[in-house]
Amino acid sequence: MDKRTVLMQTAKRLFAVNGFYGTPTARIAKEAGASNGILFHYFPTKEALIKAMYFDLKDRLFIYSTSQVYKGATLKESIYTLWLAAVEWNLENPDDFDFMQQFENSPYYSIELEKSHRYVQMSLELAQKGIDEDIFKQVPSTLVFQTMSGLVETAVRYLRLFKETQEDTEFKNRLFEMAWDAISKNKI
Amino acid sequence: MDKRTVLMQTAKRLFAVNGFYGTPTARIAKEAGASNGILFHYFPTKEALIKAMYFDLKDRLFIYSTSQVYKGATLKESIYTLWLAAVEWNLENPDDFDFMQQFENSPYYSIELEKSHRYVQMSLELAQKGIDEDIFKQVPSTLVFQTMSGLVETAVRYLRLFKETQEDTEFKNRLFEMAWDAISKNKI
DNA sequence: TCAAAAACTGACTAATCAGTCGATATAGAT
DNA sequence: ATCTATATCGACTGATTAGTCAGTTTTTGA
Repeated sequence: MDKRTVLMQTAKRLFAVNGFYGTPTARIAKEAGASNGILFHYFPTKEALIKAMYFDLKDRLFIYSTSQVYKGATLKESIYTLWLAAVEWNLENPDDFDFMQQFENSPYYSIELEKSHRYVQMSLELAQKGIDEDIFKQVPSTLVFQTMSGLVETAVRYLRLFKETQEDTEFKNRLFEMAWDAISKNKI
Repeated sequence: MDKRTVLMQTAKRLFAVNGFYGTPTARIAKEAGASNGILFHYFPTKEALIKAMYFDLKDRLFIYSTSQVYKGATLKESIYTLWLAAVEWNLENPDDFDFMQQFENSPYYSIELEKSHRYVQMSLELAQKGIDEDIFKQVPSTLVFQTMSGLVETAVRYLRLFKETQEDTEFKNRLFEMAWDAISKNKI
């Protein structure tokens, strides 16, 4: 594996535990088995390293999520698949989750940065579809997307806190129903 | 106003913009019109300052929220009042919101810290009430609470992004209905 | 009135850290 | 074999910063 990748993985692990500012670049290099100089050869600044990691992460999540959705699925099936993929990916990659949370609440983050990513664009299109088909509540698609993202986070946090629920498919389905009920029209 | 309070308010403003690590203690003192030494007289470390701010903030939110709920309200009315109080308080105190988000995603935060607060205890009791009365879904009360908290955050973020919706009571009601639908049983 | 306690000052320090730089090693192309 | 570009090293620096301390001012209460 090339050093650039090793540096990013090491940084991710250290950032997740100690935070961006609690992790000196020198320590990242050392634990990655590399020199201080090479880190700044690949990433001109610490900030550049952090942003590169963010885009890399969103990209891996996009590829993983979309690969799960099958052609011909109903809207609810697609949303369920994407929701579950995001939840399980975050559970399997806890350092990625912690890194992302930290990043999105740091001064490095801006909403424009997020919108530029295809993961977000794909989600917004799906939200719009649900609204147009009158399956979702008649609210802006960005709101539907943000609500879903927020509830993925809630689910991940909860499942991490109570590990015994992580293998409980029935429980996860109930978590999804909560999210689904929030965005969908209710059949009274 | 005593210097201790001024220091906390100044720190809050600077932290919200520049982050914990982007804000030197010396700058907090200077902008608060105080000396470096007095900051460390009131707060032994920077971390102590940050934690004191967090507890102070949660306390003010608790007092504000609970003062809005009236005796004899139905469960849904109480939840609505608390939800709206939290949303509007965060909109009116954006620095508090930013500070809290940053804090809860920083190494300073732990779940035990949160649970120790009466704001959380009160919310959990209310969640349990809804579950017992079969109004909420049959899930753990902590999950109901976390879901609601997450959806308050979502609402605040959205309303901040689209300022024109901030005075739209009808829109806020729809935001609340999303949250309510997530946690309540649906009448099919 | 006055002594003790509390509030307050700001220069100082020891440590830390992002980023630099000049040198060397390695690999690929011709 | 030689040239060029890229990868790698690690000691070094200039700037920054949390926290200290020795002393001064203000408040309090007996």
